[in-house]
Amino acid sequence: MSGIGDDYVVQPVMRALQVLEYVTRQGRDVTLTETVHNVKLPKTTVFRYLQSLSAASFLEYDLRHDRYRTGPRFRDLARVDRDLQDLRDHARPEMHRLAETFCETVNLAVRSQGEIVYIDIIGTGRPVRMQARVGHRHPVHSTSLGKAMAAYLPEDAMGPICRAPLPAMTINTLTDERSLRRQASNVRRCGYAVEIGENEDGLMCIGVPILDGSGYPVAAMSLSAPEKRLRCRDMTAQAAQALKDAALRISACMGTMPSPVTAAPMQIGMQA
Amino acid sequence: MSGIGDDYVVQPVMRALQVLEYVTRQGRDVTLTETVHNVKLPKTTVFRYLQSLSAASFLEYDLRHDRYRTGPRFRDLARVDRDLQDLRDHARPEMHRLAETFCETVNLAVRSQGEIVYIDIIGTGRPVRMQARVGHRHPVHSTSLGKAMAAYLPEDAMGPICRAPLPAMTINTLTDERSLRRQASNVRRCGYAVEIGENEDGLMCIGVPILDGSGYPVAAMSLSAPEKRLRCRDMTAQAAQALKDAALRISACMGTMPSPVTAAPMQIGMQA
DNA sequence: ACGCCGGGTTCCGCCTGAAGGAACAACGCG
DNA sequence: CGCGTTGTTCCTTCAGGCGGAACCCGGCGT
Repeated sequence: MSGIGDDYVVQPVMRALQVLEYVTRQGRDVTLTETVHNVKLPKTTVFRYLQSLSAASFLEYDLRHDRYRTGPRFRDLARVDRDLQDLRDHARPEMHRLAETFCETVNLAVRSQGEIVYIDIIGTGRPVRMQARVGHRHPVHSTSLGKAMAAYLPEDAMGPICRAPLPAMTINTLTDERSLRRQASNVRRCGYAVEIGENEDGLMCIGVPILDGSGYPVAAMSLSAPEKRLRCRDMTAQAAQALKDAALRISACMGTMPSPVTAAPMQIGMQA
Repeated sequence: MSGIGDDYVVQPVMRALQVLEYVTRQGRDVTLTETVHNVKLPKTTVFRYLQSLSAASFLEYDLRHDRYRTGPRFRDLARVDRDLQDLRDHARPEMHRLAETFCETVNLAVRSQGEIVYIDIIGTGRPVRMQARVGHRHPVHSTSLGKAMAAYLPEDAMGPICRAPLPAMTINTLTDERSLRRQASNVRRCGYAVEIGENEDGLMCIGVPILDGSGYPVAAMSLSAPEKRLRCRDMTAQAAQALKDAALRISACMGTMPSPVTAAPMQIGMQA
């Protein structure tokens, strides 16, 4: 099919999605032939798609009854997406309020592969910003965001972070496990983390964790500003408190299910 | 790649899913090149997958910033799946209890394309059953399940059902809009629907709706048995009450979000 | 202003590997 | 004990997926 001009669309993908959609919408185990009848595609083709989708765990194959159903990877992905979306949606207004109150940049980040990734940033109008951008990564140990999360991580996740290389981003970066751990216990006591020029010279951050129902740090939020502006005791305490309050409100409206630590990345094939 | 013996796996499908997964797990808008760096595939290929996934609305393309993010169709599907799963999980124990109490078959069904579809059935041990099977369909108007749901449907969904052909499954089947509507208002008054030999001779059903937070009938549950066993007044009332109670409990623990009526089926391609 | 650069899109020829008809096998049912 | 239904495998064909490379475009630095 397809004469000229159709987009850059790959048919197998489209059709497989169609099959995925059909199966999932049924909400019950379906058979090959039933699927064939409903998505108008030849049997062999549907068979292959069902197999492929199952191999990727987007579907699950019930060998016992020869049926297919929605698979764990799909569910997992759906959940991750929902959680992340929830997070951003609930964090946004709080971040705006903070940014406005303090007139400084507010960051939202999650952990991923031993680093933190910015997933949202509310900047101030001001020009002077050697600021991160959404999607950028930074080490855990050199940012208040990372430290805020790390402090609430179980030991088995904390250990690898401390023992990894630990690059020095600036002269102030703490690179030894000892100081890091001391800081962590400090964070647990105060409920927030501070970082002064450890990630970038002249820049200071105050970060707080966002915990899920089970106390796991799913994300962190921080206020960042030039060191000079934030340095004074009073300012720091004030900002920290505001951040903590906001984080608490965000935590409160997020799914309270204990988020199972995200599974391993998908395998693409399985040749012998 | 792939010599012999690999399974019936279609590569484009696997790889596109990989791309989908990557994008979704980021929880933020991603660019083509970023994706290319992370899933190890050639640029052109990833581009095509992103396009395809976007065409299917599993992703969404932000033209303004040239970024991709999770799409509405994926979200919709995820939600449907979750709701359905919730439904079954919560309904199961109640159904078992009912089946045990009354020693009769208990059915769970949803509406789909103007018919009802059985999504779960708890049979009794007894042999004599001209019972439906999971996945089977029946008309709305000839089953207590259908009637229970129809009674709580808004008029614009009710109308089409009443005016459609309305096949007579047995001599008892009501096939005129008038009676159907009268029954519906009855159901609304009592909270349950009864059907006696209207779908299958000698078989009687009592059905109750399962409503979501906004009062929309997302499913229905019924007790079905040979007419003679269920006929007596007392029995019917008793069963109806038990069903209503159970349905209420199920409704209570399900997502209370007003489920947006499921969108139109996915288009597969878009040739000129 | 200009040219470089990085990122997105398009082109094109190769050839894989997806497609799908048909044969085959495995049940389950009568 | 066969028939029908459903799942699996085989095989041939050739569409169309692939991916390198060229191209385009907008932003940035000089």
